[in-house]
Amino acid sequence: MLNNWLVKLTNQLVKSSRLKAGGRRRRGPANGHSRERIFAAATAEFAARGFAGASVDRIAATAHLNKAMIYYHFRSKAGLYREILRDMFGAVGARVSAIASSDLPPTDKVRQFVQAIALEAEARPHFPPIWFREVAEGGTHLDPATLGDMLGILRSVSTIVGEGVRAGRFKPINPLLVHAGIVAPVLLFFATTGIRRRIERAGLRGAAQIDRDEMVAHIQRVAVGLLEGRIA
Amino acid sequence: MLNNWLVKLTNQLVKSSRLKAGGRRRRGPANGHSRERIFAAATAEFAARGFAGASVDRIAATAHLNKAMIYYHFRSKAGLYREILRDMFGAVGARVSAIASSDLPPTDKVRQFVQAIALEAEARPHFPPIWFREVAEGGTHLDPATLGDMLGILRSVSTIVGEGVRAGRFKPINPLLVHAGIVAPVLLFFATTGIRRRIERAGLRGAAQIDRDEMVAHIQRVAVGLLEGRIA
DNA sequence: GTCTATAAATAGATAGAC
DNA sequence: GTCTATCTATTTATAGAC
Repeated sequence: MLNNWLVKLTNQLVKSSRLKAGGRRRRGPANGHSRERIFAAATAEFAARGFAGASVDRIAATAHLNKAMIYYHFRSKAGLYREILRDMFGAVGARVSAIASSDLPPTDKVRQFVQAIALEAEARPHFPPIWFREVAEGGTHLDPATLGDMLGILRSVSTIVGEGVRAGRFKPINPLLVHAGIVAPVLLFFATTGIRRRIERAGLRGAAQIDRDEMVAHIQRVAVGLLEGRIA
Repeated sequence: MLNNWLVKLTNQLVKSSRLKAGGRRRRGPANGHSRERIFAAATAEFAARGFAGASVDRIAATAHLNKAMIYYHFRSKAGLYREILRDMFGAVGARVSAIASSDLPPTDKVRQFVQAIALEAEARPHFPPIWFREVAEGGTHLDPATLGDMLGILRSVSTIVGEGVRAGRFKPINPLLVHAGIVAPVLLFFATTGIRRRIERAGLRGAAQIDRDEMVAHIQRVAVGLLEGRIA
C-alpha cells in the first residue's frame, strides 16, 4: 500500500488529551485500546486519501478490527473525521496560544510561532496533508467548533503582531498575510518531502537537500524582517 | 449544490491550446462540443471534490450528456483527471517560462512571476484547489509528463534567481524556498476567499477585506526584498 | 458520436448474536 | 465491547443499439 509510512508513524504517536475526553466514557474492560487504534488508523487514512477517498473498511482493517466498532465509537465516518480535525487544530491552537500569551518579546514570539508550526508538522505527519485538503475544500467539513480552533490560531498571530505594533517594533501588517507567509510555506515543505526527492532525481539539484532547520531559519528571517520593516 | 459558482465560472473559460490537441482528433460533426463540455464540468467537479470525491455520473449530468461519452472521449476517470492536470500545469508553466526567458531585469521577472501566479489563479478558479489537493496527495496522480510541467515552473524560478545572482543583484537563495514563499501564500489567498468571509464574521476583523492587488504587492515586496538581501 | 441498460465492485451504515 | 452478516445506494466501467 502507498503511504504506509504514514500509518506506521501515526500509530506510535497522537495521544492528545482530547482523545479520551472527546467521546463517551469507556466503561467495559477488554483490550480497551480499540478507540485509539481506530483514531490512529483513520488519521493516516484521511491524510493519505482525503475524506472522500478514505474507506471505512480500510480503516477497520488497519486498526485490526471490524468496522462495526467504528460506528460504535464514532457515530459516522463524518463524525470520526470531525474528531480528528478538532484534535489536530486544537493541539496546534493550544501550542500557538501558549506562545502568544507568554512574556517573550514580540520578535521572539514570531520566531517561536514558526518553530511551533514546524514542530507540530513533524509530531503529526498527517497535519500538513489534512491542512492542505481542508484548504482545498474551502472549509466544507469545518463545524463551528473546529472553525473556532482555526480562528484561535489566527487570533494568536493577530495578538502577536498587534503587540509588536503597540511596542513600536512592528509595522502594522495584516495578520492574515503574516500567517499565510509562514504557515503555507512551512507546511508545504513537510508535505513535499516525497515529491522533492523525485524532483531532485528529475534534474533540479538542491531540491531534496533543503535542511529542516535551514528552512525554519529562513522563514523566521523573512517573517521578522518583514514585520520589523526591514523590507522597503 | 455546493460550489456551483465554480461550475459556472469554469464553463466560460478554459480554451487551452492542449484541449483539442490532447486526445484523438475529432472526426464526426454533431454538436461537437461534448469533449469541451466534459472537460469543463470535470474540472469544476475535481476542484470541488477532489479526485476520489468526484463522481463520473455528476460530471456527465453537469455536462448535459451521459457518462458513456466520458469513457468514449477519455479512457477512464483517471485519464480525464490526468488531462486536466496537464492542461493546468502546462498553462501555468508556459506563462511562467515566457517570463523567465524574457529580457526583463531579474527584479522585474520576480514581480512578474508573482503576478503570473495570481493571474492564472484568477483565470482558472480550479487551479488553487487542485494544486492544494495534489500537494496533499504527495504527487500520487502525477504522471511523468505532468511532473515535467511542474518541474518547468521550478526551473523557471531557478533560472530567474540564478540570473539575478550572476548579475550581482540577488543573494543565492534556494529557488525552492523562493518558490514556496510565493506560490503557497498566493494560492492560499485565492483558495480561502470563501472561508475568509466566515472568519471575518466570526470576529477577526480585516480577514475578508484584503485586496487582491494589495496582496500581490505584498508578496512581491517580500520576495524581492528577500532576494536583494534587504533582510538581515 | 450519442444513447440506454447493466454489469460488477465497493461504499457507508445497521441488525442482532454473543 | 466485539463480532458476522447483510441491506442499500453508489461507484467505475462496458456492451451494444442506433
